[in-house]
Amino acid sequence: MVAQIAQENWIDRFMGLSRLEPAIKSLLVERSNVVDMPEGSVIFGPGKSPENLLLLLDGTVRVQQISDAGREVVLYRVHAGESCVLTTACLLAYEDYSAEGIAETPVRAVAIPRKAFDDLISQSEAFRNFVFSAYSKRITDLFHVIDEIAFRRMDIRLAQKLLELEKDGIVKSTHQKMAAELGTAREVISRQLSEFQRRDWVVQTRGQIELKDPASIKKLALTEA
Amino acid sequence: MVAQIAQENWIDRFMGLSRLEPAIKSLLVERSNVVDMPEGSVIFGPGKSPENLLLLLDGTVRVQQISDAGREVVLYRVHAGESCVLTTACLLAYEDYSAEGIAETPVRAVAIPRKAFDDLISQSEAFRNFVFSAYSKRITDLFHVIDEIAFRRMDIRLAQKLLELEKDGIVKSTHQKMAAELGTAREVISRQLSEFQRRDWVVQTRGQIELKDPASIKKLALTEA
DNA sequence: GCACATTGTGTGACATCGTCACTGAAAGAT
DNA sequence: ATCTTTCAGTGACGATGTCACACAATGTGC
Repeated sequence: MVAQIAQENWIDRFMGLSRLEPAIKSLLVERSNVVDMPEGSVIFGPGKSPENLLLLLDGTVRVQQISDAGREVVLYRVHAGESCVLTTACLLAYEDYSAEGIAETPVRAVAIPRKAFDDLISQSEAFRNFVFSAYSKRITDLFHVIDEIAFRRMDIRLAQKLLELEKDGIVKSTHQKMAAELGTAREVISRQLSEFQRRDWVVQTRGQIELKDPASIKKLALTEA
Repeated sequence: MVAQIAQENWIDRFMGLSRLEPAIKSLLVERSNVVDMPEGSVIFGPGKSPENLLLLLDGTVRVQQISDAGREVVLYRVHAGESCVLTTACLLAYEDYSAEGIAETPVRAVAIPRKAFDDLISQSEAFRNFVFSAYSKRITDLFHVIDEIAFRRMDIRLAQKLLELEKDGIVKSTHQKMAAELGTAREVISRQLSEFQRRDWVVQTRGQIELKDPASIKKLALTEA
């Protein structure tokens, strides 16, 4: 029964869906289902186009680009309360992306099948707004990534990323993964982190970075030029 | 009368619209209108959200990001036969972008007002496919831009851009504008072009670059690593 | 025509970042 | 305990970005 209640109440977790017409709400609940996926699952990827539009209830999905040269760049993350709209184009237009989405944590999500998605788009103005707003946010994110990669200094970007990924003062990640986050080479990260460590801002151990002086890191992260 | 015929036949110019249901086609024609805009017009920009979805009949629109630091990067171009879907999010969800769209040439386009767009999305599956496919293409373009900026060598990217912008062997552009195309600094372009000129690949004059040896340029452009 | 401002280009010096070729350290596997 | 795999550190060097200029080409007003 608890599960039942949960299934009917998840809509409130999504800003923009609460405004849905009541009839549409029940249609959405009826024709979707809650799914769980373990950490590390490939949600979608080249040659693995998604069957459903996902609305994340718990966990995060990392969306990354796989370059020709075998290098990776993290494009953005989908968090709880957000939808993975990148996949909608696949749902309706059967397009194939060079990007892939990976569950960074165990993920619980609402899966809306292709047909149901199409019907919802067709029938509800509020749902259309929801989808196009989400699109808009993602595209803005991509604009931001381009800007950062092209013009921002590495040390500033690294400081920002450390704060973004930090949890209880700890960032669990290898230098290689941090490099992928920022679209650069591992050596660059190693050097920058050594410098941060020299300043006693961080303490490094294998596979993890402990933030010792978040205030200073934040100050650098907020540097304008 | 000629204008009348033109107004009814433009649909055929758009791949993906030809499959529209006949009733939808006439609805589209009735509720949209053909507009002309002079070269240099700002189609949309920060604080200037568009009123219409544009389908380009003639000309090209350059979409560029204006960075905080006052620098610009060209994100992509919309050509004849394509639609400026970036604006759809503005149409439905009233979002504001930090990007702007500028007519690079005199532009003739079909303008679909917000309400008509919403109705079309709602009523026609084929139209939905058209819109989401277009979205998909743009997002893929952005992925590509990120990849290029992050990992590709400058000389290769410049060679590609020269071939892309060339017309009758001439690229009409300043070093500054080329820098914006590639998200880099003017000096870098100046140096690379000097090198190309030293190799007798190009001849530079103020505001224009003449391609003397397109074969060699193409060879460089196709370099893998 | 000339003086002037504006815009585009060239260049050297230097800082930052990316690449290559390594080394050695840390954790897991047998 | 040894081996293997994964991570991290480093020096050298080339590529790119930044800064501070000088200078050339074009347009403008007179």
